[in-house]
Amino acid sequence: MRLTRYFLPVLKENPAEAQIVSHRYMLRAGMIKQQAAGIYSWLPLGLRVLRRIETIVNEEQQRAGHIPLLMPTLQPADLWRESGRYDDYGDEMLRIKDRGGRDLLFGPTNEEMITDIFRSHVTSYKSLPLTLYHIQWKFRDELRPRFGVMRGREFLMKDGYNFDIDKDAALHAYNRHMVSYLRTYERMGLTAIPMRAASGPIGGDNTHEFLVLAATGESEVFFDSAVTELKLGARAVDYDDRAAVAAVCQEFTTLYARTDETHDPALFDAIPEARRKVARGIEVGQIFYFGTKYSEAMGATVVTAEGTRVPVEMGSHGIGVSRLLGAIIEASHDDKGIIWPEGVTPFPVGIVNLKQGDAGTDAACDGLYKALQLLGLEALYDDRDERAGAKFATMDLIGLPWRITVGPRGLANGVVEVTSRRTGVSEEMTAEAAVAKIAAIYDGV
RNA sequence: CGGAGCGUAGCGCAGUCUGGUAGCGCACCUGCUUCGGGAGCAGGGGGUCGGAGGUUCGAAUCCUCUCGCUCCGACCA
Repeated sequence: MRLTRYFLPVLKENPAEAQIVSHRYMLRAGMIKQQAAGIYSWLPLGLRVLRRIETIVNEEQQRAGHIPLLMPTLQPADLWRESGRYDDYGDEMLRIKDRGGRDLLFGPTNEEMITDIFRSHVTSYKSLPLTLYHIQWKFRDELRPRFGVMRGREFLMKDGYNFDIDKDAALHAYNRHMVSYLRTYERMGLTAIPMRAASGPIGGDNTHEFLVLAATGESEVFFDSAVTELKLGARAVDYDDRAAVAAVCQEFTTLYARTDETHDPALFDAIPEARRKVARGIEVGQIFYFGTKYSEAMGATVVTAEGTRVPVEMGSHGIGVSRLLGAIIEASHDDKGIIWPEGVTPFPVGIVNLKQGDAGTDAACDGLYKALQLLGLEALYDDRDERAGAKFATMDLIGLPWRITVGPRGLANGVVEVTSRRTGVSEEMTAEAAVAKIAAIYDGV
C-alpha cells in the first residue's frame, strides 16, 4: 500500500479524552474513531489489525476442532426468558422493540441462542462432542465505558460453546480451550496467564481468566513469578488426547495465579518471597464449564447409547478480540508509539523513501515494494513528499516491526537499511538481502 | 448510579471570573528555499463558541433547562 493512496489520519497531538497509552496510540495512529461512549469506527489501519487477530483466533479454534458459525447481533427476548436471564441481566442488556412491539435485545453473549440451535438439530449422543463458535459483535451497556476498545460497549468477541455427553468429556473441552487459548495468545506475542476466577452471571464452578500483565490492567492479580516463564512454544499437542491436553493445563495452572476475586492470602504467602508478585492485568479471555445450567432450562437433551435422554453438558469460552488490540499495545509500546508483534502487525514492513522524487530512490523503493509483494508481503510504502523526520515519526507511531529505509547516500553504496522497531538496531544490506531478510522473518508467522 | 470536570476551526488550547460581536499552535491550500529524526519564510482558507430558552442596547462570557464527552467509585469480555 502506498501511503499517498491510503487513509491513515495520524494525529500529532494526544487527543484529550484518551487516558491510557493504548487508547492514545490507537487514536493517534488513525486506527479508530469514537462515535459515542464506548462505540468506535475501525479505520483502515485498525481494521487490518483486528482482522489479523481474528484470523489467528479462527486458525487456532479450527486447529482444536471447533467449528465456526455466525449468529445474529439481535436476538429475540423469548430465548432469554427461557433461561431466566432476561430479567437477571439487568440494565447492561440493550433492549429493543421492533415495529410489531416484539422484544429484542442486542446480544451480550450467546448461550441461549446456541443452545436453541443445538436442541433444534441434535438429538443423539452420536453427534457429540460438538464445539461451535463465532466471532461477532456484542453489546453490553456498560455504566462506564472507558479506555477506548479496552472497555467498549460494542465489542468484538469470539465466543465458543461445547456440547458433550458427560462431565469428563466437557472438562476435556474446557482443557482443550485452555490449550488453544495459550497458543492463540502466544501467536500474538502476548504472555497471557490463566488464573482461577469467579464465574459471574454466566454461572458454573470451573473457570479461568486469561490475564495479560500491564500496569493499566483493571484487575489486581497475585501470582508466582515462575508462571510468566511458562511457554507453550512450538510443541505439538494432540487435541484429541485427553491426557496430553490435561497435562498441559496442569503445567500452566499448578503455580499460584489468581485474580483478586479468588485470591487466597494463605496460599499466596506459601510462595517463596522472591517469586511472590502482585500486579495488574487485562482480562483477554475466559473459559467456563457450567454443566447443564442452560441445557436443562432450555431442554437441550440427547439420547444416550442406553436409550435414556440426558441434558447435554456445556461450557462457554470467550476471547475479547477487539480488546486484544488494546492489550497488545499496552504490553508492547514505547514513548514513540506502538510496537506490533509480527503476528498481528497491520503491514509486515514499512518502506521509507528519504528523497521522494529522486529517480534512484523512487526506483529502488518501487523495486522493493514489488519484490515483497511477489512474496505475499504487503509493505506500507511511505511515498509522501515529506522530510525524513516526519516519515520516521509516522512509522514509529504506527509501529510496523520492520522498516526499510532507502536514501541516496546508501544507494550510492548499493545498500538500503533494515531497522527493527523493537530494538532500533539498523543493518545495511543490498535490497535483495533486505527482501530475503523480511521474508525469512515472516516465514511461518 | 454517587462524586468531579469539560464541550470555542480537523487536533491541542486561550478567551468566560470583570458582557462590546473570536484568537494562538499544529494540520490544510499557494509560492520559494530546504531535505537522514515531526523544516523556514511569505501569503491564504476554515469556527459564530454543543443545543434550546431567558436577561441585556449588546452574550462564547450572566441565568435556566437540555444533550454529549471525560475522570474517580460501585459493576464488567
